[in-house]
Amino acid sequence: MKKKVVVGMSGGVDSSVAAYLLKEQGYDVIGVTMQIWQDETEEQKSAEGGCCGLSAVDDARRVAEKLDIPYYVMNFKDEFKRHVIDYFVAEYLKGHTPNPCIACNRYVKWEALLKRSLDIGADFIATGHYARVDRLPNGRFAIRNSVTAKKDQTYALYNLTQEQLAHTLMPVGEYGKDEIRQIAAGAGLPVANKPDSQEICFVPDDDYAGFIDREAGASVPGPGNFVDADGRVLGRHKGITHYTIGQRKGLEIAMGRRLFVTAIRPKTNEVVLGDNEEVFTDKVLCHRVNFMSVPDIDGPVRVLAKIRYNHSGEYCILEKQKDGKVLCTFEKPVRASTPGQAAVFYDGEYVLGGGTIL
RNA sequence: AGGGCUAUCGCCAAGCGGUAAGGCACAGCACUUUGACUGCUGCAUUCGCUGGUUCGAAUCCAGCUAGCCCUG
Repeated sequence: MKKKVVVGMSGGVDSSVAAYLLKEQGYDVIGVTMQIWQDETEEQKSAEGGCCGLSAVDDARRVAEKLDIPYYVMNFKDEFKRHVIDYFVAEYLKGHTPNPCIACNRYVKWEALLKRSLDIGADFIATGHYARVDRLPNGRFAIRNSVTAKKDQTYALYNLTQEQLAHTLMPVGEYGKDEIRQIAAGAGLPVANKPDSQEICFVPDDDYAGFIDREAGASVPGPGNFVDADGRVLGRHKGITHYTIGQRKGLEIAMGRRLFVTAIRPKTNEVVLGDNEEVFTDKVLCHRVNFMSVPDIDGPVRVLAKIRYNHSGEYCILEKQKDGKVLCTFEKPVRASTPGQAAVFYDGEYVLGGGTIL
């Protein structure tokens, strides 16, 4: 009997080709688009293409028809609101800089969608991520780099559990972006030339602070002081939700030299500014660590770590602390280690694990 | 209401008679499938105001205005 797989279809090229490839490979494919944010009444604004707009549904449906596979739209708004939006807002209010895509993957795509997929008798879920899933000799499942280093999305997937990975297929990871588009064109998929999506799907105008204002209203901290490392007041800021570590643009403060955000202090509502050199560090502490290619670490381990999604990576030594946190000591200082962002550890081509930066 | 100093792009600041540097900020674009970073491009026909000298002034002179400092 053919294995059944639910493909999360965003309406984009990648997930469309994922569905196509799996069907070619003999799976019993079901297409599903997750309704996670847009209200049916305001989908127009995502016409340019977000991951969850109505145009996305239209595109996904057309692809499903073309592939002759069953297609459904499932509502995950509650889960998305709770695990992604609320988390996103709460993190910013704490002066952190969250990565909503990681939370969405972990809790919405690979928890809610997987559960419902298993409930309807599926064996796997699949997505259009540029990554692969392998089972290692030690029996564990691990995310593996896409065949093309150019297009790699493993960073946002470090937080998946073994159980989730055991039911995951990522066929797109075997190809490069150009190949995927060629496959899409060759298969006659109507989305072959659709541009890649860019910003966070639920903040299409890219105005994070404005979004947080609308979501959190009065609880959003207002203007406060810009200070230097010595506590001297340099000026006024618009509210800590407008800033992230390492940021230079948008400070609207002219000190004659480039200034960068070196720290955010929610307690005193201060944003600390300093020179670029001050934003480098060789120590990064992580909590909520998820191990993937190994069950755990005991002694020090040398890995390549990325501290943001498009970081090229830097080698560091991992050491587990008594409290379960993991300390990364980098061989070369890294720039702008930012609380709320993820540090993802790589052992060769495989994701060893990752955690949230403190 | 005595004396001195200063007034150049949003901020800082070159210029010292020959036809407005630069930095910061800001904007746009590129890069980027979280926020950032980075790169590129743009950004005063005009130098507090009004006159004068000069072939020619932001640069010299006079008056005015504003701010700062000192003395009463």
